[in-house]
Amino acid sequence: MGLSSGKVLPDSFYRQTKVVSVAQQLLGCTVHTRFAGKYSVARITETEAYRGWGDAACHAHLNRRTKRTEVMYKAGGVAYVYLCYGLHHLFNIITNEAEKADAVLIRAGEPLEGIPHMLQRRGQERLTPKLCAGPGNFSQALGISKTHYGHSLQGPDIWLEAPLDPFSRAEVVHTTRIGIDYAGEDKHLPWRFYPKGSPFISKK
DNA sequence: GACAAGATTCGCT
DNA sequence: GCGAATCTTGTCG
Repeated sequence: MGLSSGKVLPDSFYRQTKVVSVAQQLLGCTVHTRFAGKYSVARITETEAYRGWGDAACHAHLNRRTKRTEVMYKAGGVAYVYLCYGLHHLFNIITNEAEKADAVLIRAGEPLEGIPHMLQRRGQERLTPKLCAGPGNFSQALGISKTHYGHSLQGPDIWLEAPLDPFSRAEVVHTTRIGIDYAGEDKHLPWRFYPKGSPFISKK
């Protein structure tokens, strides 16, 4: 299984009821993908929390239920991937119990393994901190796309593992989420998290 | 069936 | 800093 020997995060981890806490705990965890014989790993360096209840930025706020958001109402531990601006696949992790439409958006990561595959999928030649920085770039580098909508995070194609060296709480920056001006007052919620000083970040 | 808008990114000014 | 690229989804008729 390569360098990372962390434990696969169990469904019970994702089913915790506080999505904002889960978003912070996910920092430092590794995302693993394996398809078409290509194995890739990235360490999560930036997350945002979206809550189904009381958060106007969430696609499923006010119990909005559509074909796209249906998967958000499943019990935690599945992937929610959707297409944004017609070209970017954004990777989210569903949390909480069934009928609680909470999710964590993975916004950036640090490439660890399968870097040649990531470079190829991103159409780049050299490794830079930008390879997995930004939700669209992160998904593209790991090969995650809409075809993974609703997939379990227990594998076999996508799974997460606990960090061997978690970021300490004091090093984590809390700030506002990006690209959600439509959310009114809720756009001010400090639900975006990243380790202080990390170069693998979408924006400061 | 038509239409507006979006949890973004990249290149150009 | 600004705007185009690009297409699925949700909403309305």
